[in-house]
Amino acid sequence: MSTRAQTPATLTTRQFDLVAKALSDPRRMALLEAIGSARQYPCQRLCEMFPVSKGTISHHMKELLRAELITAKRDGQYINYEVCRETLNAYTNELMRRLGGEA
Amino acid sequence: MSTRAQTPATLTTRQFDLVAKALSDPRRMALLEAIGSARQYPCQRLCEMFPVSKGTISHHMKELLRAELITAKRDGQYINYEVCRETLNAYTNELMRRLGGEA
DNA sequence: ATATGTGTTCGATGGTTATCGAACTGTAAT
DNA sequence: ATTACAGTTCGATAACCATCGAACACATAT
Repeated sequence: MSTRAQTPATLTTRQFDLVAKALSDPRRMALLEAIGSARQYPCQRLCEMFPVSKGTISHHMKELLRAELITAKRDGQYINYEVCRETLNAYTNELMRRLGGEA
Repeated sequence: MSTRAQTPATLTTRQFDLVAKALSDPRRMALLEAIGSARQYPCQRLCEMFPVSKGTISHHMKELLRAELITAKRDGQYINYEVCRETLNAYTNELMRRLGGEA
């Protein structure tokens, strides 16, 4: 009960909206899933497995970053993305809190 | 562990997308919260507490119904809405399942 | 320096959608 | 039947957004 330092139980209204928006596009959700399926994911790989341009991928990554659903780390010329599960948990928590979910 | 009969662990891809989309608009989310805050909620009340027209409210209700996030029951000239928490739970479950959440 | 490969930015475009207002339907009264 | 209230539907409009392609910036080589 001491390893994880800061896990916010709730999100700001702004971030809540950003997360909901980020999750609402099926393609972006698929990208997030792909990232989640591995520890790290270079952007180039994503370009290869989805029929969209580099520009579009970059745009989606920016949105996911804005929502803090992923983190990015530069590794040479690559950028590795990782799913930020704290944000995801905070989002579902907030969802339940707002809708009076007792579970 | 026997009272609840049918709580689907997952959603169809289609419904998952519909739910995510439905939750992504702040106004619609606010409407859902309002509905969740009381047992029943007539549409007219919603029109009064949000600065939007009847038509818009009706439109949002239709989207929430399509996602099966609410149910509607006619009571005379009124229509009462109720939050469908099974769908909400199924959505968060599916979200966690897709993103490899171990929690 | 030049070349190559990775990612970003930007303008344009087409599709989606939140919104209004007005016409319409439906329900319940008098 | 008509009046009044509740909700839906529809056309129009404006804002938003996913997408592309091209130009750019950045990193790593040779």
